[in-house]
Amino acid sequence: MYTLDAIKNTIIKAINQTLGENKVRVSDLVYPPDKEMGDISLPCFNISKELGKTPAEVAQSLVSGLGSTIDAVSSINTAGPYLNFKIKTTSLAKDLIKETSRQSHDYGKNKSGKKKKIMLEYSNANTHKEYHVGHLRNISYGDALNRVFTANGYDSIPVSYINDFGIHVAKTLWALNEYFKDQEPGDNKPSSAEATADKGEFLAEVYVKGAQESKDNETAKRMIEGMMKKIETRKGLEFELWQKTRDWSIAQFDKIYTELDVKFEHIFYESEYIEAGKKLIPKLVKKGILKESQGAVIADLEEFDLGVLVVLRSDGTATYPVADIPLAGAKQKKFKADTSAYIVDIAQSLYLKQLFKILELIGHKEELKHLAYEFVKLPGGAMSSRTGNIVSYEELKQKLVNKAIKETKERHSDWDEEKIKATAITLAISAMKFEMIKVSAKAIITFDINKALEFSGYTAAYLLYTVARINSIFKKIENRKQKTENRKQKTENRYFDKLKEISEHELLMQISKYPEVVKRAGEKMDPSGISKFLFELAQGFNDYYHSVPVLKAEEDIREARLALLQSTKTVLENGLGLLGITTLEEM
RNA sequence: GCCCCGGUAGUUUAACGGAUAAAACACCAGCCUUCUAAGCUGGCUCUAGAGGUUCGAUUCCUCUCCGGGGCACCA
Repeated sequence: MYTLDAIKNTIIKAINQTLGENKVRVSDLVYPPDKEMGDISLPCFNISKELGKTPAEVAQSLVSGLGSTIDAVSSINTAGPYLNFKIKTTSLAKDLIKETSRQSHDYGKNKSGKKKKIMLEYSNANTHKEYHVGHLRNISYGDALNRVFTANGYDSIPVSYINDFGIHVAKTLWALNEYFKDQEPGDNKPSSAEATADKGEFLAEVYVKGAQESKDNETAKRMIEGMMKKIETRKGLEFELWQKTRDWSIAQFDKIYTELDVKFEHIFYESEYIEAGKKLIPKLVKKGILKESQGAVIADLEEFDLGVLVVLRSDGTATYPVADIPLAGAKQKKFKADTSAYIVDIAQSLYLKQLFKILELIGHKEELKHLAYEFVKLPGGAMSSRTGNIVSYEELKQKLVNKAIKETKERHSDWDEEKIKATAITLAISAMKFEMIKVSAKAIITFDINKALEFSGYTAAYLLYTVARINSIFKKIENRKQKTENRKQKTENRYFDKLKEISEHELLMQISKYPEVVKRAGEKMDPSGISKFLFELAQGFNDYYHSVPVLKAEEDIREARLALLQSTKTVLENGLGLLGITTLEEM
């Protein structure tokens, strides 16, 4: 049990003993809005009703009843109906610093998931199309959730589903042949596309042309449909072109996943399931789960208040569920999860409800969940690849890297190019993820690239900078001592009496709350609380950093402060780790 | 028309039904011979409206207004 939990339990036990029966629980405790009031508080409204006294009277009587019986508590006060506890800095420091030192990278984890298997599907990108900041939000959120679930004791399985076979592919390939082909038939020399460094991005550009033409030009539209049919035959030149270009996109995705340090246990592709889905449809019609209507095949879900879902259009072409239904079966067969969660933007809520209902009717027993998040728009309105009103992943990354290089150079004229670049890339990747995670999943992100390029305030850079400052102090202390021996965090009791500053007490309290934050992020399925917590912790530390010297303090105090710094660093690193962000030694 | 999400400071966002609604950005005024100024300190300004439930509502319920999204063959 974590230090703060243990303290809360002791407090609750003492209160219940004083009352003579179990009237309060740990979950009744709150944190006072003002730190002056205390560290932990019990609102006495509920028990006052049962006791037939006013809340203020109950609080008063508890103060005298409790006396000074609780070891970890230094003082108990009332503020009207609130019973406020102040925790002894020394005992908090003693338990907490030992705990963070011993558990290190495991500090904050818990077992509430009880090994329950949860499969998370995210980063559902389309091949032959742009990878933009909308996808970045999906993958950052999904990856953070995967890490959060794991930290909460779940057996979390990250998977991805790539849409590589829709009509958008035909649009791209048709436009590629029509407008971007500079080879003669049978010519083996590479096309200009193959000469470009980033073929995946090149395809995105081709897609825009294809999408435009299919909208404005009837002939083009028909030719694109013809292209789709040819690809579906799975042989011939068009199919080979599909294979080749599909690989370009997949290579681009792999590169992005590597950059973002995102790993999947398995990646599923639509092209692997679409045929199985088409074969499945007549069987589902026979079972009465699907039916023919107006020439199309639909799922009539009116009786469940879910409207109607078209599965096969009247021209025989497939819609999403055709592949999604067999995919769900394949996912279950492969991983046998208790819960299968789909991290998909909120606009598709209805579709996912419909899909889940169909899967349920087919006999799926796993819990099906839609983890919805709002979309990313630009200050000028919604993103649209057709109008070109998008911010691509690559564009954002490049701008961030350039900015970070400039900022880093200004501060470290002695660093070589390589070190500057490596630092800048870590900063850029961290900023990209953090900007996507720091707001709740339910908030629409109005993505302003100028704000994303900001390195001060509530940003990843601020957090990394805070860690770098701590590292810098440790580096100085190591230089001062023998370089040979590895410094260890001092956890002897005699040091903890030395932590007497209010800012030290507050820092300890913040650190002690971290495990609760991790748990809550798992329960709410939203990692944004972690980013907010980390920012506040960093603020608390920076405040401390400015108010109190570490290296120049007298030896015992210095050791105690160094231990506190180490604990702060552990929490910052662990928390950032849950967001998929790695820290920098210096910056 | 029905359904879903939102409406909080000039802007972007926080706030398990708890105390005086909080940060960041922007703007103004300060702080580098204490450990990295990518930092710190101070100032300015907020719950769309009306009811209800509650000891207590930004939070829960109802209605209205304003954004955004979704509702059978566009992905």
